Amino acid sequence: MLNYSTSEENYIKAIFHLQRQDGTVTTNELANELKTKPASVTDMMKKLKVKKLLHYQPYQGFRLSSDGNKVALGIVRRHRLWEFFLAEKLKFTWDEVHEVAEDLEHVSNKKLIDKLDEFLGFPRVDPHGDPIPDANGKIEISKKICLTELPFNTPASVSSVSDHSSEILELLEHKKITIGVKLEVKKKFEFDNSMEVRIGRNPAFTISEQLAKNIFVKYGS
Amino acid sequence: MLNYSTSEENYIKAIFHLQRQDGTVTTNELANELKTKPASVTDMMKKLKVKKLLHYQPYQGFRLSSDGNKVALGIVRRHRLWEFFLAEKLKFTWDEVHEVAEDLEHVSNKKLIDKLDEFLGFPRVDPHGDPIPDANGKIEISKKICLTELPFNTPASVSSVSDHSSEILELLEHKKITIGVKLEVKKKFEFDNSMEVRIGRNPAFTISEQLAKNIFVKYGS
DNA sequence: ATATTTTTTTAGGTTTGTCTAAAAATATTT
DNA sequence: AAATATTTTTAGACAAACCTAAAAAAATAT
Repeated sequence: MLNYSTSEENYIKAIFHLQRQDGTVTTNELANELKTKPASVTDMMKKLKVKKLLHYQPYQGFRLSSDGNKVALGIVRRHRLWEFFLAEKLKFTWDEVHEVAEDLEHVSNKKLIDKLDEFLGFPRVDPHGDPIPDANGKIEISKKICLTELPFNTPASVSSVSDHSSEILELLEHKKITIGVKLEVKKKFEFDNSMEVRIGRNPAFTISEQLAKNIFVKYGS
Repeated sequence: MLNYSTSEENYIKAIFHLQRQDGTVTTNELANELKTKPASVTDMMKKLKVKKLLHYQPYQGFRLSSDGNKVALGIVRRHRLWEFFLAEKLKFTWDEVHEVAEDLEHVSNKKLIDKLDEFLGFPRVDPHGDPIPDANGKIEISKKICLTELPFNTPASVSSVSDHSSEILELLEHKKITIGVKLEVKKKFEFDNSMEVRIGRNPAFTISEQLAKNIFVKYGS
């Protein structure tokens, strides 16, 4: 596999993540995401098209090609493995890992990453619960739902949290909600959409709609 | 401390290492070391002079300033900590670590490096026996001598090896010579300058002049 | 001391990735 | 459907880091 510049990798990764929501990505979305100018995006899109990493016709938005997708999965793999390493081995807190991993992810030595993976015990999810692609780029897409959609009294386990800020981390730590924790929804209040949640046999507690919207769960234990 | 580009860091590091031998570094030496052209070196020297990282008058060669030295020690610290990590934790062999560390060393997040240092148990030397600067840039300069200079029957321990190739590694592994091993020189042969060396109470064995020249030792156990 | 060789610097050009300002294409209103 | 607004692209510049070829300075040889 060829090597790409840090800049190219950042564009590819951004398209990969924005695609998840949309399917196709626009110039402005990408400029906004990367804190750059639309003109710079157009320049880079032309380059990536020549390298066959994306499908792009002027004014039509863009989508990663299958080659582009493979490259993106490699970057995501590196990013999430480093995040896991930083949290697990170096004891960084949740909200600190992303920034450091942004730099480490661009060191693209296959042997390094595969040995790191092995050293870490082949983790399947990063500290936020997002899945880590394996050495072949295979990624577990678990059908997870938002906590707001979980029916009453249905066992589920927390699989990821979409906000990665230190503020949400503080709240989650206080409420002892971590990735993998099993919980059930006991009650919902129409007034403010807050809900009562119970972990194991402990007393139920309240969480706000705002928090619930950022928590994703898988059915079952 | 300010941030420098990968390219700037590579120049600073190269000057740091070449200075050890010479005191002052020339344009051609640096171009040769970095596999670049003399004209490119001159360009960069002007930039680094403006940034007050080195002393430089046209045609006079260059030396790092004290600021430049601090920056260099930071780079060397990162490089050697990553080398230690790669060898110790990821089980890379000796000759593989350098290349990977060349990339990792440019991720210059102070907290990352200090936490890595702690995780590794504050190692004092890298896998080749070269000293690792501490968080304040302090580096242990042990008075080590070449094995060819070691008098007969004088206990000494291997402190570093100057060649980092896989070929020398193979030979050293076969002869069970590793960093820290205690040995004595028992005999030398004028004919080819080969010598007999003994480790502990094991039978003495022969090593060539070529090998001895690359092994450095400290007096005592 | 002068001529020759070597080293270093300057001058000018290239590529990558960015930018601003203007033009062109597309979307939205009226 | 025409006018207006928004989005996207093009045109032209700029900085970083490199290059080649030529000029200048320093070192070496005669």
